[in-house]
Amino acid sequence: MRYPFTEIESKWQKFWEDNKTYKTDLSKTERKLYTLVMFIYPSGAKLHIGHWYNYGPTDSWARFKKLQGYNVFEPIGYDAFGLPAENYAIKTGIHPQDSTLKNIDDIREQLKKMGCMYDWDAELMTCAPEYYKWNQWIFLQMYKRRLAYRKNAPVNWCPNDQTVLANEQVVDGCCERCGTTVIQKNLYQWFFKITDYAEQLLDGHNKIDWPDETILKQKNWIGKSEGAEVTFKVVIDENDNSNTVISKDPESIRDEKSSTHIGTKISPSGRNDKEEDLEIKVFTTRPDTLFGVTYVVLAPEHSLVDKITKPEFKAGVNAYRESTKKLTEIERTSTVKEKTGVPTGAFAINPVNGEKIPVWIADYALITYGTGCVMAVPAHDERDFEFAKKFNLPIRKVILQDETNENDELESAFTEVGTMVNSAQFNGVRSDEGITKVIKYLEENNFGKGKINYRLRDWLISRQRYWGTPIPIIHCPTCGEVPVDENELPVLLPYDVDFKLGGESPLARNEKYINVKCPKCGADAKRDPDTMDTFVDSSWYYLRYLDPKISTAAFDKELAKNWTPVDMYVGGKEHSVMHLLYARFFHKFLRDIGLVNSDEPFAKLVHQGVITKDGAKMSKSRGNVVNPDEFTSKYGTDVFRMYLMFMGPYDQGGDWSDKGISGVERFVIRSYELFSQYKDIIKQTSGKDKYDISTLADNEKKVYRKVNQTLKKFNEEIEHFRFNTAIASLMELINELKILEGCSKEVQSYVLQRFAWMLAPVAPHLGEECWQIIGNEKSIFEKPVLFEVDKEALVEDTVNIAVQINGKLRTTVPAPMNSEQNTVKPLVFADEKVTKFTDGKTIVKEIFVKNKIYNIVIK
RNA sequence: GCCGAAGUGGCGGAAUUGGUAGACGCGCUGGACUCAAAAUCCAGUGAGGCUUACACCUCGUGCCGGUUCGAGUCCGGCCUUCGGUACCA
Repeated sequence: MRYPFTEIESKWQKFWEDNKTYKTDLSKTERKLYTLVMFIYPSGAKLHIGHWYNYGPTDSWARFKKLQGYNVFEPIGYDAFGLPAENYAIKTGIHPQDSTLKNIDDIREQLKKMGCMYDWDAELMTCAPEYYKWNQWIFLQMYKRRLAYRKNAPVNWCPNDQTVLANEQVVDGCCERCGTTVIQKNLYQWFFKITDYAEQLLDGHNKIDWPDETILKQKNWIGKSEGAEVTFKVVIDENDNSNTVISKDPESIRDEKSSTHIGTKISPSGRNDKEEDLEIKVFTTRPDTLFGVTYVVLAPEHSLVDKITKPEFKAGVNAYRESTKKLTEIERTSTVKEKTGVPTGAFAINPVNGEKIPVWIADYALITYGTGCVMAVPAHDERDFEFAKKFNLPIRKVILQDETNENDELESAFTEVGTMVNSAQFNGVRSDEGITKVIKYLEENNFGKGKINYRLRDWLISRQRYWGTPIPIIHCPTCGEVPVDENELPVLLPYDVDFKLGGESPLARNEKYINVKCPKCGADAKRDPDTMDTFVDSSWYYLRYLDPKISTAAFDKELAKNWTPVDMYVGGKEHSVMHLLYARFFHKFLRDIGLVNSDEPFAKLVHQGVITKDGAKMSKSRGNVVNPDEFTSKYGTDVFRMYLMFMGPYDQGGDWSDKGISGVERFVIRSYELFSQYKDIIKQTSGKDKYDISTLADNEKKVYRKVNQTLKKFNEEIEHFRFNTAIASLMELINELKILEGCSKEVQSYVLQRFAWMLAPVAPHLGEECWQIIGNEKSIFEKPVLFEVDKEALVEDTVNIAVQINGKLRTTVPAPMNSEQNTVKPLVFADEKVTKFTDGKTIVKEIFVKNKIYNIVIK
């Protein structure tokens, strides 16, 4: 073996650890650079290729920045709470804490072998009480500001296992464990009011350097739409109004108090048993079509449904509501699925024209969007059109396409801009202008108002699970919700717990945990039995890294001020919306309570792609996980890391194949052999920073130019996470260095130093070794040197101009660099290919692009 | 369904602003070295046509159409694959 990677890699790993090469001095803020990868979920499986693909190249980028003289902070930690550890416990009886800590130990060992610049003093894990204490503290800060609140929300419930299921555990509507049909069950749960920050989350997009696609996804997720809220009064047939109203159940009262979405309005007098008090509020982005409303649709879950449904419609309504419980939101909103719905027998009054229109319930109205009620305008909305066609509801045109006749029958909904008709005083108005005019009219007459609606919903954080952060709230029969005193934190997660299925929350079965005295009145009370969503843990961990041991605060405020926002955040596209939106929300909240002074947590964001195996995501259950050890033991860490970078564009990922790893291995061996040939070359030369290229011999000129061109390209490519082309440029360079032998020692030293410098980020162990072989004293990362590109050496003397005839390449002609058209033209027309093609033809046009192209258009 | 991406030789991919399609690497073919093999080194390698040869021509970036002197790149319409879809993280 000519490249003893085992010795070299362990030698440098030991050196880095012994010398604390990667300990970051956070008190020095000059040229600070905080590089972060999304932390590790320590499930049963060890690190797989996907982890290496995330961490290796990002570390190379961080090393590159270190070589450029930045004070780089690169921490790592563990996102240690979560569902899989708990499921594993249910299956095997092994306690989540035991399995998680064991996994972390294993993973730490693997991580150290990757040779990353991690500052191990900054390591953290979210399942430690010192960490989750501060989840609880932040929760209480939100609670104080009414940003944490409770309301009813559905969960997936398996009636057989008597347990709550995650979406992932529901397969085709059935429990993945027992196959029982899963139903939706309402539970009273905690929410964070992220919707209060919707506008700020949109504004913030202008302040961050993130991929366009990610920002676009977040924008669409937040889903801002401008329109109007319109109030329709409910009319129930006069003859049977005594039967139409049922008594209010306590749950729906809570709903109305806490929900931001439910449209029902209780009259101030408290009388809610008269139909004239009942109102349906709808949100619409098309108030210009208000005169075309021919029916109203409520979401089946809407609390108003029970109150307005006429007795003879009850059976149908109830049956329909049952059937929709089984559908997922994706199924419900599918535009290809046939529309379904049933009438309630009630009617509503369109405020703008006094028309009495029927009220239906249908699953395409969602309780979570807008007010849960839709005003249906079949002529100008596709879903409404389809629904109206199916149930024979009237379709009335109120927007006319300029060239069509009012009486033409519609074949599909007309959703574009046109002229308003059948709309009383608005007739003749262009529909896009009509929107604001109608809103003004609604407001003047108290029929409604202009409104901005967001698709974004509040963040449900309650989880009916054990392995998470306990929610620091005590429920007292007399005092209600009582927050745990901040001095009493953390509310410790008890070790003793029964994981068996059944019941809503495992913690509820731990008597010692659940039963407490009310902090306010001292009476018997109960702790909240739920834990928090693990996205809470990952929403602020980047702040904790700066001083993970601090016990007096969630994080060091001064360090946070100096070191956030994170300069470079790297993680998968799968986190484009949820994690990255939640963290942004947390950061803005922490800013509002004076703990951080920036608006955004992550200044720059890069995604790594997904590495699949045979087209599928790697997972233990599929059994297609590729183990990196297999390759690191055969080729070494550097080769493996470099191969992952060389495979393709970083943000694209790809299907795993080890074909081609030998190419990278060859490159590494050739590099090592090349340096071995020039042992201690630096000690033998004067070592200038720059040479006058015109004074060099031909061979020297060639390698001198090439190494400068490579340095320029390499810098640009690594900067932008284009590792594949950066490495290709190094391969091109080594191919040219065959002629290095004939050069002077000065030029050899000049070239090899720069080559070793470029190797160091992408193959850190090899880079260090080569740097040392040629006669440097220290580790290149201990004492980074910055090599400037010699710009004068970059420019070639001549360039090949492509000659096209009618856009087709016919030949190329060499011309001096930067020649103008009048210089190139005679060269082009002297070419016999050109004369052959232009002979006897008329030249219509000539297009010249400097240093690139000469195109002749002939007829 | 909705939202967001991707599609280029036998394979991974390159072409950074509309300007010579296939950099770099794998594989393959031939040669050198060797008793032989491996390793290494050298040369060739998109498809088709044509030629004794040098050369030359046509086609070619998922599909259909468009804009342009010129399109992998821009526009319109599809197809396929992948990620997310609010309790996997």
